[in-house]
Amino acid sequence: MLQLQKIRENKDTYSNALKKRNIDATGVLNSVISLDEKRRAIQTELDATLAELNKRSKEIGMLFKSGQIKEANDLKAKTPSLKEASKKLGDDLDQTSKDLQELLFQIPNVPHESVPPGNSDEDNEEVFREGTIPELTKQALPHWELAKKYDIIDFELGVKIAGAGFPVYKGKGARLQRALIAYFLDKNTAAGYTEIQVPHLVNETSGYGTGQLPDKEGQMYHVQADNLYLIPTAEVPVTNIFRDEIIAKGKFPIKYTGYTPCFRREAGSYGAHVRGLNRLHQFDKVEIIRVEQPETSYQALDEMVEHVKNILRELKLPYRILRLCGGDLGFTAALTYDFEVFSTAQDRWLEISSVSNFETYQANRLKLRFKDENGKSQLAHTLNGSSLALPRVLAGILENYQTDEGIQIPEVLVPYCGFDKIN
RNA sequence: GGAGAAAUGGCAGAGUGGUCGAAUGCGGCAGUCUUGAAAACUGUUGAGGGUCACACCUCCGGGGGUUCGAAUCCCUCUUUCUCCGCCA
Repeated sequence: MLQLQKIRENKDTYSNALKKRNIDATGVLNSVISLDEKRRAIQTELDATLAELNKRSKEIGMLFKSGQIKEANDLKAKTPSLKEASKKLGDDLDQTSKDLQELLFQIPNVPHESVPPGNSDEDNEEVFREGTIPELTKQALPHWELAKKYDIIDFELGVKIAGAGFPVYKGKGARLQRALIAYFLDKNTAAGYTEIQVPHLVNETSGYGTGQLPDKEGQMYHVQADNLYLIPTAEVPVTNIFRDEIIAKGKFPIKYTGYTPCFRREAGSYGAHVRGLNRLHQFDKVEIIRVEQPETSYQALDEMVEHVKNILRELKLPYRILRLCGGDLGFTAALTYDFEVFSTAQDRWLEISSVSNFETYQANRLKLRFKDENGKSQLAHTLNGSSLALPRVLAGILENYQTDEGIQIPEVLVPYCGFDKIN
C-alpha cells in the first residue's frame, strides 16, 4: 500500500510512473488526497469535541469529590450534545477511513525508474543470458513424455486423487524433488539465509499484509470453515513474521529461506502452456526473503539475483533474466527480475524464479518498521525471490539432460539423489 | 470438543470507576565516575494521528456497550494456561 504522505508529496511523479503499468492513476490519486483531507478535517473536529468532553468529565469529577453535587449535575446535563456530536463524527471518520483504505488497496506499487513501459510479457527486457542450449536428438521428448517413459511423475494419478494440476512424483522422480529442495536450501543457508519452516495456511490478516488480499482473492484456496488461506508462496507466512514489528538497529540484514508447497487455483489458465509441470495447483518452492533498510534494498536485490544465477550455473541450465515491464509487473512489486530456463524439448522459456523488491509497499500494510539513526520509526523494505521453484526446474533438467540412455542427473545433485541417471 | 483461569509498555509485573499512557523492577539510550570496562549514581526511554513547534486526540488482546468519566463494569470474539476428552 502506498504511503499517504508520499502520495501527497509526489502525486505527479507517481501518476507518471504508474503509466508504465498502463493505468491512469491521476483520478484515484486525486480522490485519495481529497479523501485524506476530508478524513483529517473530521479527525480534527472529533479531537476538539473529545477534548472538550474530557475536560468536562474531569471538572465533574473534581466537583463530585469536593461535594459540589449540584454544580456537578448541572455540568453533567450539558454533555449529551457533545456525546452525540462525537458519536456522529466517529462514524464519519470510520466511514471515510474505510473508503480511503479501499481506494488505497486498488493502487498498485509505483514501478522503479528502471522498469520499462510495456503491455505484456513480450515487452519484458532481457538483461542477461547464460548457459548452453544442448543439441538434442530427434527422439527428444517434452518432460511430460519423459515422466511417463521413466515412470517418475504420474499426472493421471494426481487427477484421480485430487484433480488436474496435482501430480504424483514416484521413485526417482520423488527423490529428485527432495534432492532439489535440500540442494536449494543448502545453497541458501550457505549464503547466509536462515532456514525456517512456517505454516502452510495463513489467516486473512496475513493475506492483506503481503498484498495477496484483496487483489488476488480468487487465486488462493480458501478454507471457509476457519477462514484460512492455503499459501500461494512462502512469501506470505515468512514476510508476515515481521508484521507489526519495529526492527531494532543492528538486526539487519534479515535473511530467511524456507521450503513450502505452494497452492494456486490458477483460475482461467488453460491450453498447451499448462501441460505437464508447466502450471500446477500445487508445487514446491524454496523462497528467500529479506527485510532491508531503504538505502540497501537495491543492493540486496542485486545480491539475490547473483545468488540465483550461481545456482543455475551450478545446475548448468541455460537461462535468461528479464526485467519485467510495467504491464507484467506484479501488483505489489516495484521491480522484478524473472529467471527463465530454456526448455529445449518444448522450445520455450519457462519462468523458474521471480526476484522482487517491494520497497515499502508491503511494509506499510504490515507496519514493518525499523529505528533509524535519529531513533525515528521508518518503514523497512521487503524483498523476496524464488531460489528456486521446483517443477519447471525439474522440467528443464529432464528435457535438457535427456540422452538416448536416459536422463543424466546434474553433477551437483548426484550426492543429493544417490544416483546419476534416470533410465 | 467440555470446564475453569488469564491477556497491561522490549520483558517481568502493579493497578477494580476520576488527577492513569499507566507504579516498580529488569532491559535500552545518554551522562557522571574510570586509562578503559564493570559496578554505582543521575537523567531518559511505547506506538499512531495532529502541529512550524506546542496544544490536543487515540491506543492497556480485537470488536461492541454502560457511564459525565473505563485498563478497571457488562456483552462478544480471539489467543494463552490448567484440568478432562480425543489424537500424529
